[in-house]
Order: sequence, then structure tokens, then C-alpha cells
Amino acid sequence: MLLSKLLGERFKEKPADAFMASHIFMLRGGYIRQVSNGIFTLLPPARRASRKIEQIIREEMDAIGGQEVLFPVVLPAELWKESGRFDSVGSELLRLKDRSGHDMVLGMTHEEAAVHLARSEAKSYLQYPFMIYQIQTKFRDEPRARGGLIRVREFTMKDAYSFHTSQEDLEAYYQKVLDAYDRIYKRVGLRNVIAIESDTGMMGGGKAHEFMYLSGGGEDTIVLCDQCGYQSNMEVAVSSIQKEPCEEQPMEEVHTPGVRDIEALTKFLSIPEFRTMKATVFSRRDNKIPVVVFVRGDLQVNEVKLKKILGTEVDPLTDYEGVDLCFGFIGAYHLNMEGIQVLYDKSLEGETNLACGANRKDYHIKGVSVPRDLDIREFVDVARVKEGDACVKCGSPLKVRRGIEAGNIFQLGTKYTKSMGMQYMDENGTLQTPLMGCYGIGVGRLLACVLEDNHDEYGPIWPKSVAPWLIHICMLNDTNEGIRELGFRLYQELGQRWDTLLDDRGAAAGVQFADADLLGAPVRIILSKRNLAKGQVEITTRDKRIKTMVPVEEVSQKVGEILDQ
RNA sequence: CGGGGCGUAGCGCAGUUUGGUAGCGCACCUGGUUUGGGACCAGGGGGUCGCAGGUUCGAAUCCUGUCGCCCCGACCA
Repeated sequence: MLLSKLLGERFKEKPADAFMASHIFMLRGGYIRQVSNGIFTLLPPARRASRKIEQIIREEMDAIGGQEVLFPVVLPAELWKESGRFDSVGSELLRLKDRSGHDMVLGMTHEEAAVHLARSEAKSYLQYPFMIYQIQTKFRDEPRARGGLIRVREFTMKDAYSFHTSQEDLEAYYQKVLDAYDRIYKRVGLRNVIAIESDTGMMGGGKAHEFMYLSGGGEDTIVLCDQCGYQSNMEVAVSSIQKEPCEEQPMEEVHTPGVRDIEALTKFLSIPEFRTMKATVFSRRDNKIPVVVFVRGDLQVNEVKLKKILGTEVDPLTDYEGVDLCFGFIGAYHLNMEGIQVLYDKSLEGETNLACGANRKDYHIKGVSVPRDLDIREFVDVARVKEGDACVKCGSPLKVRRGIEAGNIFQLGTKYTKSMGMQYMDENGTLQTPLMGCYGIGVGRLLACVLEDNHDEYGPIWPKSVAPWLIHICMLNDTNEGIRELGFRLYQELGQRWDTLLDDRGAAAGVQFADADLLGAPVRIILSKRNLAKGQVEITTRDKRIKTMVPVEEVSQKVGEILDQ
């Protein structure tokens, strides 16, 4: 590729709307352009890199027996009604009508399409197990796209679906996919990816893992234990609560004017947060009954856990109309439970000498002992894990980190095969419902993660496996005939073996170097008058590890050494 | 969906308070001088100031509505 012909302007100023390194450099380097919120065009550099990623994924899927297919982007709503997801999935699913008024959906994932195909093509146990996959455009009407290619509405995804005749077989294959994913991340040059247990969300089913690229800018929160290897999404993370035993004290009501939150209460009474009890109120989406959740004052409610316990979505209560609660002073002692639901977190179990609201404006109660003063039948786990909590497996302090989800795998079981009536004949001639697994990787997001993990202050440092171009030739002193002649000759010669870019614009050295930094080719060849006079050219690597002078006739060999090592 | 911010040339911004011929830097085009980290001189092109109404002799500027984009939260394979 001649740089003078490469479409896509590169610029030096940081775009006002970009904050993540991958977003900034992809805009500055002419990799992507936004068309609409969360919808991007990929320009040649990004497309070249994404094709390389796709190819790596394809090879690894093929290596575990995958068969590539291509499902439609537009699907009839009937299929989604069969699985029940037409109604259960929210506005993330883009629904539309065709010209004759039929309900259609834009595919955001393809379980339905996979079962539609598989149920009519695989009717005998002899055909099992099998896995089909595709690399295809998905559309999800995300409430909030952000971060360039990190979180978008339209994107390319590799999604795979496996079908099995037993849970053991599903689990064995699940492990094979997990290993294949590890190889994929390694091959694209992404370090710091860990597989963590995750919530199954709208996918349903049993076991699930998310592959998290650990990064401070990530939008998911992960809980880790360095000691025993426990790692989990914050959404489902558990910890054991440290207790500091305290002698029981007599209960006493205290006047606490204007003290409406834990922070004020601890200051007012000069006690630590864990000697208080906190009340948080939510409303159920299904029947709107307020739910009062009590946790120890130093903890917070994990809404995903709460959602699972209640079996319905919850929202923090904002409409106090008609709710008989003394907000700011809600306490567990002598609380009027009429018309509300009350939950107690396990952090409160056995606690003594706590301060909590008195259910009366401007009053709190000191010295509440949970076993002595409250009649609680059941404690539940609804607390959010925090940094330093004890690991439930080994007791070591837990760490909390941010991460970007770079892939996920699910054991779906029979959720889709059953609802969509997929069956096969087993060796005894009886009909059985197969088990299913599904496995996704977002290609664009993976590309963005690779950039997040491989850049300096000037631009991407692409790993050889995904670099849009492997070699970038700069011709300084462009007007010099010897240099132009050599530049084009090397371009031809090296271009036979490697993806090569030639800067033929005659730009100033600084401009050429800055653009080479943004395009991030692993190997850079610099031709200049001063070196050519000595019959030499300079070869450097984008990561700055190699900077060497070689005779003109040895360039090809040296580049080969660098790229093959 | 809630809170906040912003829409003026491809990018980054000033001008809006106090209405009076739309500006700056980078990028782009032409000619010349340059050439090892975003050069210099001279000339040039490009904007219905997001859109629609309204007020006014006159609106980027004031008023009303609307659309879009960004950030935080909610949400989320």
C-alpha cells in the first residue's frame, strides 16, 4: 500500500469525545469513523486488523471441530417467539416490520437461528456432538454505547453453538472452548485475560464464564483472590464478612436531628460504620411493593444478587408517595412490616451493639443486638463485595479490579432446544432433547482491547499477528532519486512476502514518523541520504526494542529475522 | 430512562454575557524554499453557526420547540 493513496486522514489533536487510548488512536490514526451513536465504519487499517483477528478465531474454532456457517442478520419474529425471547428481551432487541407487516428482528445473538438449523439437520445421535459458528454482524440497541469500539450497537461477533447428548459431553466441550479462547487471546497479543464465573443474564442456563481483559478503564468489576485463585464478576461475587465481636449493650433511643445517612450517623455517635445497620429501599418491577434491605452499615447492596433473590428487576425507590416508611430513620427494630418486604443480609447475623434508625423522625437507636432484639428467620446474601473482604475459600483479602469483557461462554442446557422443540433419536430409538452451549467473542472489541494492551503515547504497537501492515518504509529526503528508487524497490521486494506500506508522500520526517507511529507497523525501515551514502538503511521496531543499521542488500534477510522470531 | 455538558470549516477551539459584514490554529489546494520527530514564505478554497419556528430594521448571539453527540448512573452475553 502506498501511503499517499491510503484513505483516512490522520491527525495530531486528540478528539474531544474520546477518552480511552484505543478510541483516541483509532480516530487519530484513521482506523474508524463514527456514523451514529455506537455505529462505526471501519477504514482500511482497522479492517485489515479485524480480518486477521477473524482468521485467528476461525482457525481456533476449526481446530476444535467447528463448522462455519452464516446465519441471517434479519430474522422472523416467530423464531424469537418460539424461544420466548421476543417478549422477555427488552428494547435491546431491534424489532421491525417488513413490507407485508410481518414482525422481524435484527439478530443480536443467534441461538434461535442455530436451533432452527440444527433441529432439522441433526436427527440422529450419531451426528452428535457438533459445533457450528459464524462471524457475523450483530445489532444490539444498547442503552449507552461508549468508548469507541469497546461498546457499540452494531458489531461483528464470532458466535458458536455446540450440541450434545449428555451433560458430561457438554462440559468436556465447554472446557475445549475455554482452552481455544485462551489460545486466541494469546495469539492476538492480549495479556491479562482471565476467565471468571459470571451471571448468565438473559441467556439463561447453568454455568457461564466471562473472559475479562483486566484494564483500569473497563466497565465491569471483578473480584479476585491472589491466594487461591478465586475470581468472579462483582455481580455474583461472594465474600465472608469479618466480625468484630462486641459486648451487648442496653438499647437506647437517641435524638439525632438531621442525621439521615450512615456517614452522618457515624460522625454524630463517633462509632465506626460496621457498628451501624443500613436500610436501603427498592421497588419491585413486578408488583411495585417496596423492599427494605438491611445490611451492615459498612456494606452496600448488590442489586444483581437482590434481583436473583427476588426473581424480579428492582429499582432504587424514588417515589415515596404512599409508602409508610420514615426515610432517613428506617430501622429494623419495631419496623411496621405492613405492605413492605424486608430482607436481612448475612452480614448482620449475630451482630451486637449496632446503631440504626428508630422509625421516628430525628431519632436513632443505639445498642441493638441482632440475636437479642430482632426476630429474623432468614439471612440472605445481598451485600456487595468490597476490596479487602475475606475470600470465602481461603480467607485472604480480596482484590477488586476493572475489566473489559472480551468473550464469554455458556452452558445453556436445554433452554433453547426444549422451547424450540429440537429432538434427536438416541441409540434406543427414543426421542431426546439435546444440550446446548454457546460461545461468543466480539471482534471489534477484541481489536480495541489489543490496542489498549499494546500502545505507547504515540500510538498502537500492533502485535505481528494483527498488525494492519508488518513493514512501514519511510523515505526521508524523498527528492533524492537514489532513495526513491531504493524505496520502491524494497516496497516491491518485501511486499511479495509481507504486508508492506510505503510512505511516498515526500512529507517532513516528523510527519512520516508520527504517522508510522499511528499505523503501528512492527517493523520500520528508514531510508535517508545520510545512511544511503554509507550504503545502509536503518531498521527499527515499533516497540523500540531493535534499532539497527544494515547494508542495503541485507534488508530483506534482516526483516525476515525480526518478523520470524 | 435520570443527572450533567456540548453542537460554529475535516479536527481542535474563540466569538454568545452586552444582537450589527463569521474568526484562529492544524489539515486541504497552488508556487517556491526545506527534509532524522508533526518545517518556512507567499497565495488560495472551504462554514445555510445542528434543525425548525419566533422576537427584531438586523440573530451564531435573545425566546420556544426539536434533533444529535459526549460524560456519570440505571441497563447490558
